[in-house]
Amino acid sequence: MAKKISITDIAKQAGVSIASVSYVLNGIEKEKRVSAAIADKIRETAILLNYQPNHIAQNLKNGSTKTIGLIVADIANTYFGDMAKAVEEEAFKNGYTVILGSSDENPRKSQLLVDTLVSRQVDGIIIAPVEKAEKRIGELSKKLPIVLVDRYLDDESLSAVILDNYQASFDAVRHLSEKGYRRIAIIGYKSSMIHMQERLKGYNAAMRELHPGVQAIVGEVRYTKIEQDMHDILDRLTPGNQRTEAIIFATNSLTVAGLYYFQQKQIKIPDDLALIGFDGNVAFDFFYAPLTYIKQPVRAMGRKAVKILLKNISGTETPHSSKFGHKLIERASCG
Amino acid sequence: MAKKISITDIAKQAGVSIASVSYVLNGIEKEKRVSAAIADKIRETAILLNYQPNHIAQNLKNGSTKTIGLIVADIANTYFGDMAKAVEEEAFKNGYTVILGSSDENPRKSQLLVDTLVSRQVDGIIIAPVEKAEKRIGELSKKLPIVLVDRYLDDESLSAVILDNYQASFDAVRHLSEKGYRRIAIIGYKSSMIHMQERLKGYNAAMRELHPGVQAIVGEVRYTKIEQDMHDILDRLTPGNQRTEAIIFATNSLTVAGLYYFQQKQIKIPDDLALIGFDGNVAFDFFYAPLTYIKQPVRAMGRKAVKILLKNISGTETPHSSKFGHKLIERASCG
DNA sequence: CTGAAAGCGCTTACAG
DNA sequence: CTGAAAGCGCTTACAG
Repeated sequence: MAKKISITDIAKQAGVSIASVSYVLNGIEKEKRVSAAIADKIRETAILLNYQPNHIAQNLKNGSTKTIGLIVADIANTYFGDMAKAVEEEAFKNGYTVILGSSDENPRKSQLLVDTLVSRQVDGIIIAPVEKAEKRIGELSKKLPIVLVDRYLDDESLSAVILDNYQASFDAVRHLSEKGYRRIAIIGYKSSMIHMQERLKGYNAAMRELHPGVQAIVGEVRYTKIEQDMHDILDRLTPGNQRTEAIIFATNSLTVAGLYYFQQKQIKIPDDLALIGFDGNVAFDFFYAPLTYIKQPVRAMGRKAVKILLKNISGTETPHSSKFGHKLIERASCG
Repeated sequence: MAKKISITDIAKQAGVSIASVSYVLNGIEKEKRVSAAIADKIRETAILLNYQPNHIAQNLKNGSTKTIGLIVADIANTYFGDMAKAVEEEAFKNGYTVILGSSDENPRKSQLLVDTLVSRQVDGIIIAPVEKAEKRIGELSKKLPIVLVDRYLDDESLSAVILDNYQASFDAVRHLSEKGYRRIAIIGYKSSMIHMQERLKGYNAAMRELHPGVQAIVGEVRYTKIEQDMHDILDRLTPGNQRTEAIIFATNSLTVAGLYYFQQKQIKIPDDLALIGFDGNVAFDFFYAPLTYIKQPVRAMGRKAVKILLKNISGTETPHSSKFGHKLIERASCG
């Protein structure tokens, strides 16, 4: 490994002080009134020696690392993969680098990741919080800028970039109603987190308003037993006992899990049952009845999260939230 | 933002020297013979003040950041999403943090990402190199440990974790032959990169060996025009003019692009045409004829890449490569 | 057994 | 116009 060269090396080689080198390399030679001749010489020498600034040393001095952390639930999930892409691009464009971690919905792992990011002095964190993390995140936000994504907490002082979840599932019910379906169920994760609760609330409100006589049916799947719970719930809901005409899935991963079930059981969509998915996924396109779904503008949301975070970091804006609207992509799964 | 507290603060508060604090916090108080009483006092004080070590300062002193860089082609592509997940987990397990970037197959962006990682003093880099990056990567590897993934270069001195690409496409042809197909085509990216060339070579060799009389057909898609090129090529190859009986796709993204075409054109798979995909994707499962495909052990490969990199970093092993075998997952798309 | 001090590679007031 | 020096928060030989 070749030895790294420092500004001291440049100063020695060029016969000037390290201060001058620093000024020139930072492009503030004018203000510091370094002579043009010396400035040129320094620049030449830097190139000659193939100087690469040591970011770590700059960080220590400046107290800023130009690095942000991104903690998602699972980077292998396309929803978060898309978001990570947008976050990384937007950050890069602004001279920031992103450190990535997946919490796997595990509070312990999430906390470990946060601790790691903090000790690495990231300038801010974008995080999809896990259940039971409220207190920790609240404390964290007193130490450095935080932007929540996908999920949010009941705390006005935190920045968050979210979907209008209530409206999204409300509209899903309305769409199904307009198509003539009445017995509509929703399947979500068993979670106290607000984003999930809002999706269920929107569904419940729409059912009360649009189908006052029909019983609302909410299926709850545990993160840790997706396949099994999905199976049990769908066994109860599907045509055998004629209870349900349409099902809304409250997330991307739940939708895919449901599609595997329907494919395997050869249930006819939309004849036997109508479906609405969430978020979007290639699987929705290739399912034999291409899925109607609630689309989140995930890339735009990722970019927005970075923008808010950077403004929180620079202090030009105080924490605040941004709510995005969904789009209902209509295809074949609702008749 | 609460002020960060340093070991100096602890030393002052506890009435000891900063050296002692450092020793105790690093768990080397025994060797340095710090008395148990003082050690306890230091630990108490650290907890009391909620001390978080400043990684940046440690980095600067130690010359190691316990950070690795991961540059993939596109984090939103499931293949790289899966790999990133495995890399991140394995790194985390070993106390390393990962900085992520997507090159978008763009040499300029790739180089910018590399420069960023270098100036941020990462201890090593895992990279899926882009075309025309050979020289840069070669130089880079003289400065810090590098492990190539997915693609590789014609340079024995570089570590690489790869699939036996030649064998994979050879086997794909053999599988189709056993199923009775003769006029077999392959569609790859237009790229001089070795991983792609090997896939084509394996195909060509298998065709020569198994179907000496049949002309090999290689379709080449440009990264920048995937949809259009795929369309043009498939228009030429598909049943209209009876030229082709089976098609092998050489990557995940190409396979998905092909499936969109077949779905849209309502071509009957496998009756009109047999298909073999590459890598794996949920889309393969939901296509109306679930796809037979060449599966890469991508998670295992991601873990291996980290293991090799860390051993290169610690100097316990010199650069070397690891070649993985594929698995042919047989389903409905080959009759 | 413990502490004063140098140094990692930078930045930046300050003195000349 | 230029340079010597302090300091960011650590680690670690070295002296006592």
